[in-house]
Amino acid sequence: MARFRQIDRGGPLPDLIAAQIMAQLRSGELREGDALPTETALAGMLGVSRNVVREAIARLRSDGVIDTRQGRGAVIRPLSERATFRIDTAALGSIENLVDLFELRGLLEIDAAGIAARRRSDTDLAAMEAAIDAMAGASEFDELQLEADARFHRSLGQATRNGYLSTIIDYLSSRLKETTRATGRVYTRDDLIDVTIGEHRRVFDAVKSGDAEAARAAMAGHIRGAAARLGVPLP
Amino acid sequence: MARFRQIDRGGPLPDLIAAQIMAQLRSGELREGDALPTETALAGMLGVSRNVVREAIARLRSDGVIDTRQGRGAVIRPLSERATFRIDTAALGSIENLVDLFELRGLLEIDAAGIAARRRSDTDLAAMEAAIDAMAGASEFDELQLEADARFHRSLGQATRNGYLSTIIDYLSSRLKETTRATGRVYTRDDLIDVTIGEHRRVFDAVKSGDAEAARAAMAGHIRGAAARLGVPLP
DNA sequence: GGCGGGGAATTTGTCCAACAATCCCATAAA
DNA sequence: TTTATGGGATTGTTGGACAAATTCCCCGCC
Repeated sequence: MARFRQIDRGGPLPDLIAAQIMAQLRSGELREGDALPTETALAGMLGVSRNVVREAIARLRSDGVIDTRQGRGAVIRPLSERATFRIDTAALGSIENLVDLFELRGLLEIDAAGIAARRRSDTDLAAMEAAIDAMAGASEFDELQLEADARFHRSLGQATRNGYLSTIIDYLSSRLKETTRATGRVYTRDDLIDVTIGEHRRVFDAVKSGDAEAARAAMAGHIRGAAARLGVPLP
Repeated sequence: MARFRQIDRGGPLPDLIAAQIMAQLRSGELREGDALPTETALAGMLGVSRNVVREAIARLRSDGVIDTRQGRGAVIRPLSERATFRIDTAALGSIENLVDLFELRGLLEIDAAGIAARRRSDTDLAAMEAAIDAMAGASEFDELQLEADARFHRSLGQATRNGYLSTIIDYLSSRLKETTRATGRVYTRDDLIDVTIGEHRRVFDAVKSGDAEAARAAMAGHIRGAAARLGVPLP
């Protein structure tokens, strides 16, 4: 049976407990179908109150990791039934994971560009163009330009008319931005002014003209360029 | 200020509360930067104990929806900082959402097929072929064949050597399977025996030969075929 | 011996009360 | 004006209690 170590207060207790259980799951110490110890037992093992354990359990349940029923206990659900897709920020410390995430985002953005070229409305085009203008108009390389950049990509996502596609792109982008910022990978001013805006405009022109293949190619170029500027080695 | 209605016991209380807050977020009643009422106040308004409210709050926090700090309260974080990508099963009741999800899964599988054609190892090929054989060998159209089908797609995902890509494909597939099963959309036996196995084998052959474009085309054909057989109208 | 019923034990769900830790802000002091 | 400082507000954690649902065993009955 899986062991449960005493917890060291290094943050909210429920988070630590949930993380510990997830770790035991990954390591195979706990497996699909296994029953968790009772809440009271866990509380005793971990040296915390039952309420704290309950919050951790509740979180795992809401993620679809476990299934709890009154009187029966908590059992681990099949991995395929997880209710959420979650990217662990800590895992992005490794360059391999960062590359993988970058690749995934790139694939989706390229697909999105192709679809947007076919479905975009005039409103979408206006939003994208406004974002490009904001990038070009900003006097300095600052947070405003980064925001305009994000706004361009979000507008393009919305132009696909596929809520899931645009949502997942937003999600991946935000995770990526967070880590690139954390690891000190930043654009220089010249990069953005001279190159990035041009790349965005090429994507925009292709989407506007309705040429899906050109839009995909332009976006692929943009992604490759962004990766190169950030020093992320794409395969 | 947002109102909080009394809750009617129709399931675990914390789930209902979290759902209510998420609904207020979607409707715009609560917006980025807004502060939630205090836990005690919420407990009073909802007619439940503070403990229950805490579990709901904890769930929202772990999803990155809100940010809580001791002594300060809970505020709603920017939408871009959500920590999870979650597909609400209830939302898939609408055909539009189902189509969107199907399209997204298709895009990713097609990309994955192309990448797998370039990176697959002999082990990957063996796993994929074993899955196809299991499909062909099964005497009846039953759960075993569906499992073999899923195993083929999972093997293909793993052949991309991109953990995020294969994970998200798995996740989307499981959500999709759950809803197609729930809505009574099922394959008939002839479909699977005569057509589906052939589609899978075409994908496999292309991946084995290392032809990325052929693999993409074969997977696109498979996705279109699957959608047609399920009655999902792809754009 | 097998079978069904009933009750006890187990376990999660909910509630309540209290204290600790932290933050915010107003007030007072330099 | 700026800096302490104190108190109120709010989340974090604890402990205990009871309700509701499930499981399991034991007992009586056939």
